[in-house]
Order: sequence, then C-alpha cells, then structure tokens
Amino acid sequence: MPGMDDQRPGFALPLLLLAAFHALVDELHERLVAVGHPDARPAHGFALQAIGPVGVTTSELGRRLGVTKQAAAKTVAALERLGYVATGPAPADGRAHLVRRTARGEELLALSAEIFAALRAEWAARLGERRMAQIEDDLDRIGGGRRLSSGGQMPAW
Amino acid sequence: MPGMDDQRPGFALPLLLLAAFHALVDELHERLVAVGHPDARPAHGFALQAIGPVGVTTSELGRRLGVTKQAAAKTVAALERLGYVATGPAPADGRAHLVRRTARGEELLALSAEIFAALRAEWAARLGERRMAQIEDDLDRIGGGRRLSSGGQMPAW
DNA sequence: GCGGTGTAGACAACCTGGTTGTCTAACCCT
DNA sequence: AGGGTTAGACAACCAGGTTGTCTACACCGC
Repeated sequence: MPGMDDQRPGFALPLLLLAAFHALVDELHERLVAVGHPDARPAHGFALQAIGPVGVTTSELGRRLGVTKQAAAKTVAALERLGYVATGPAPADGRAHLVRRTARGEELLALSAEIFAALRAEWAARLGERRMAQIEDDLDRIGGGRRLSSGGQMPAW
Repeated sequence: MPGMDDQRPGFALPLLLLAAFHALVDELHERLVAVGHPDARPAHGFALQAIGPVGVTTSELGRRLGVTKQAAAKTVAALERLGYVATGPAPADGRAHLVRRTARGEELLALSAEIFAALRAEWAARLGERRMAQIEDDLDRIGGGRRLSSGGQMPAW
C-alpha cells in the first residue's frame, strides 16, 4: 500500500490479518456467485453455521454470534427473504419462533464449507500443511476465546 | 463458539483471522483511551498512516486506502472534527485541498505504532519470534497485494 | 391461582464505514 | 477556445451493528 511502506513492524500485523481474511472471503463469494448464490453475504454463512441442524430462536442465535438479538433478527430477516431459512413456532414456548435452515440453506452451507476447504488446501499447498496448521494453532492461542463482534462502540469490522 | 464446534477445517480459518484482528484492534483502542484518545477509531489510524508526512488530497487518500473518494472524504471530515488533520488549499491545483496531519494526529499515530509494537511483542513472547515472523511472512504471501477494502458489494468488514 | 420477574421478539432511531449517482469547478491538452 | 478528465461536494442508500422502549408469554414462589 503506497504511503505505508515505512511501517513499523507492529503496524503491519493487523493489516496482514485483515487482508488475509478479506482474500478468503472475497474469493469465497466470487465462487459462490458462480454456483448460483449471488446474494449470499459473509454474515449469512456464519449465521447459518450458528443456526445448526436443529434450529434456534433469534435470541439464542444472537448469543451464539455474540451480537444483540436485534442484530440477529435483521440477519434472520435477510436469510428468510433469500430463502435460506424458514421460521415457525417454537414448541413449548409461545413467545419464540424457531429458525431452521431450508434445503437451500443447507446447500449454501455445504458449498461454503467445500470452497473454504478448497481455499485452505490451496494455501496449504503453497505454505506446507505443517505451517498452515501452525498458523491456525497460533491464531487460536492469540485471538482465542473471542466472539465475532466486540460489542460496545466498535465499528463494523 | 457454541454451535460451531463441528466446524470443517476450512471454516475455522477466516474466523481465526478475524478474531485475531479484532483482538489486536480492540486492545489498541482500550489502550488509546487510557492515553487520552477516547475518540480514535480503527479507520483513523490507518487513514493517518496513509496520509503520510507530506499530506495528500482526498481523492488520492481514497486511492491509497482502496476506497471511493466519497468514503475518504467522510473519514477526513471525521479526522478534522477530532483535530487529527487540518486541510488547506493545495499548491498548484485550485480544485484540490491538501489534508495534513496535525501535531495531535502525529501523536495518535506514534502512540498507535507504539501500542501495536507492544502487542506484537506480547504475542511474539508467547509464540516465539520465529513463529511470529513466519506468520507475517505467510500471511503476506497469502493475502498479498490486496487493498483494505474489497470494493464492489462487499460488507463493512 | 395469582403476582412478580425474566425473557422473546418487534419497532424505532441511530451509528459507522462504505457504496452509487449527480453536479460544479478547475485543470490540461490540442 | 473547447473538450475530456479530475477534485470535491451533496444526496440517497446499504449492511451490519448499536440502544432503548414496548408487548406478550413463561416461569417461579407464595
């Protein structure tokens, strides 16, 4: 990046992490478009994953993703509009709605998993499986135990 | 993350990258608050860095950050409101405004660099300097040559 | 069986960091 | 002088979050 080439070491790391994340996610979505999911967004895959095979309520989804239930509700609304989930009444709780993945939702998730696995394999081929695994280990130790969202006044990223 | 513990390998990597990035940035801002910069936001540091010691125009800043000039203009407006940059006429171009860092802007940048360096050192202490450097190398090879923003229809992160 | 507390969800307003699209003014080149 | 390109302003919009308020139902103790 021009204007940043005199970076002190510490400054580079966040940029590298973000760039790698972006590289991964951009590539995922390019490939998803090609297999018939042009409207899938990054948040969708993670949400579908968090919904799980049995389904969840909106509040529980929010808890799993580490965001407010309102934010989760927006995501669910978007997923429902796109046909990735369907909602119905929750058994034994008159307040709750159960959010479940549709067949198309399952498909998106399977495709995403496939593509992510392929991308990881491509990286591993370039870096070596050992280093790849090491990176994952190290990142886990470092950023471990965090939720996706940082709560409070943090920005969208 | 509950509900995600049956992740296929590929799915974990983006999450790990994002979590590590977040860990870094959240910690940076916690510490910045403590040294008198409560309103600094993640984008500010990166923008100040991209502005460079001589100053840039808004359009050029946008180009450097890989975002539209309108987005850059918003960032500049925020930075100016917070006293981190000042704008003046550009020599030899009647259309352009030159955006320059103020003393406070320089201070924020210096503090950020210091804190990032400290955080990197903390990680390096836990992982070993060799592995730390390896991660940076590998990430560079992997996400290399990317801009911060992905353009198009990508989300905020 | 009732009352109080807690939780699910809806609704509204707002924020941040982006995006298009349109427009003016200035620059630059022929 | 005129035509294309560029800098910047302004407006509308979007995604993904936040807070805060409100209703309806659940659950627990008495």
